[in-house]
Amino acid sequence: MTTETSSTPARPTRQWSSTERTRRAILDAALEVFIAEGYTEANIAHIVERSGLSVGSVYHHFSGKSDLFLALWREFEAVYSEAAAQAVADARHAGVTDPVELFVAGSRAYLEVARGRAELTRLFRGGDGPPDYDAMGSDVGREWTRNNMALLGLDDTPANRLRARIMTSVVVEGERAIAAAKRKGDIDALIDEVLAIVRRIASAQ
Amino acid sequence: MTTETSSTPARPTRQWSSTERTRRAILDAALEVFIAEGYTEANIAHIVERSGLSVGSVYHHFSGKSDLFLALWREFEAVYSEAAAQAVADARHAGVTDPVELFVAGSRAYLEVARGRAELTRLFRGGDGPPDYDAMGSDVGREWTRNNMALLGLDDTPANRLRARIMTSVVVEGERAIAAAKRKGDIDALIDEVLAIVRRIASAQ
DNA sequence: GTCTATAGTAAGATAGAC
DNA sequence: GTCTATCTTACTATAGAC
Repeated sequence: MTTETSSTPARPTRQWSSTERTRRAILDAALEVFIAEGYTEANIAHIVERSGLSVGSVYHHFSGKSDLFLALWREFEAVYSEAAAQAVADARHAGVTDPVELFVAGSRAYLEVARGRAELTRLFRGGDGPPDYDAMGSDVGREWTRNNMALLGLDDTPANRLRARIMTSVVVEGERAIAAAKRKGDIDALIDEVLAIVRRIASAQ
Repeated sequence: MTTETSSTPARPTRQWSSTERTRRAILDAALEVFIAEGYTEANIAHIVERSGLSVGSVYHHFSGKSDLFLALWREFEAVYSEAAAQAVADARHAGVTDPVELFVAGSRAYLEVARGRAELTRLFRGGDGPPDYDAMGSDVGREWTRNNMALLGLDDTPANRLRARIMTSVVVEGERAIAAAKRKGDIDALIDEVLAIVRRIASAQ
C-alpha cells in the first residue's frame, strides 16, 4: 500500500490528481442527476448526495449548476467534433476528394457516435437547459456551419449559410431519431435516410 | 352579424367581455415582457406592472408564468397551422395535385408568415422556455410530421417518419434564418433556398 | 372579478472551521 | 481542498377585503 498523502519531497503531482478526481466525481454525479431529473428539476443538493462530496467542494470547482451542465455539454460536443474530424481526415487519406462524400463520411461518423448515447442525446438535445445554453449551442452551430461551408466550398452568402445550417440540423434530427428509436434494428435505416438526404442537399449546384 | 353568444337574452354579455379584455391585456403585457427579457428573466411582477393590473388578477386567469407562456405559444403556432392549411387548400382548389407542390405551397405560406415575426420567432424558437415546453413542442412536431406524411403519401416506417420530421425542421430552420436576417432584402433568397431544399427532400422516391 | 398584502418555499450561494 | 451550517434572495401562490 502506498501512502495516501504523498510525502515525496520533489514534485508531488498527487494533490493535483486528487483534485482532478474530485472534479471528475462531481461531473459524473452531476451527469447522472441531470439524466435522471433533467436540468430544471435537478439541484445541487442531489448532486452532492450522489457524489458523496459536499456543497462547498462543488462550488470550489464549479460556479454553479449551469456551469456543471455546460462542462458536461462541452465534453458531449467534443466527442462528436473529434469523431467527425477524424473521419473526414481518414477519408481524405483514403483518397476521397469529392466534398460531398467527405461530408457524408463525417456525418456517418457523427451518427455512429450517436448510437448508444441515447440518454445523452435526450439530455443535451432536449429543451431543458440553462438560460444561456442556447447561446452556447448557437456558437457550436456556427462552428459546424463554418466547417460545412469550407468543406463544401460554398461562398459566404446568406442562402449558403442557411444551407450549411440546415445540413447540420438534418444530422442532429437524425441523432434525435436514433435516440428515440424503439428498436435498435431500425437505426441502420435511419442513418441511411439521413445520409441520403444530406447527399441530396449537398449535391445541389 | 349574429350575436356572439346566442343563449340567454336576459343575461348581459358585458361581464364576459370585460373578463376577456382583462385576459387579453395580461397576455399582451406578458408577451412584451417575455420578448424583452426572455422567459427565465421575466417574472410575474413585471407582467403585472406593464399590464397595470394586479397579481391576483393574473393568477385568476392563468395558473402561473409557464401557463402564460404556453397560451401565447399556442396562439403563435395556430397562425402557422392555419396559414399552411389554407395555402394547401387554396393550391388544391387551384388544381394542384402534385403532393410535392402542395407541400411547397404550405411551406411557402409558413415562411411568408415568418416575415415580420422576427421577435416572436426569437422568443418561441429560442431555447428559453418553461421546463415542459419541449414536450409541447414535440406534440406539435408530431402533428406536423403526421400531416406531412399524409400529404406526401408516405407509409408509416421509421425512416419515413424521420424524413417528414426533417422536412419540418428544415422549414423551421428557414424561419430562424428569416428572423435573424440583417437585411430584409435577403429574405426572398432564404425562402427560395428553403423551398428548393424541401423540394429535393420531398421528391426522393 | 379584481385588488393588496403577505406567506411559504426552495434553492443557489457563501462563510469560516478543519 | 474539503466540509458543515447557514443565509439570502426571489418568486410563486394564497388569503381575504372590496
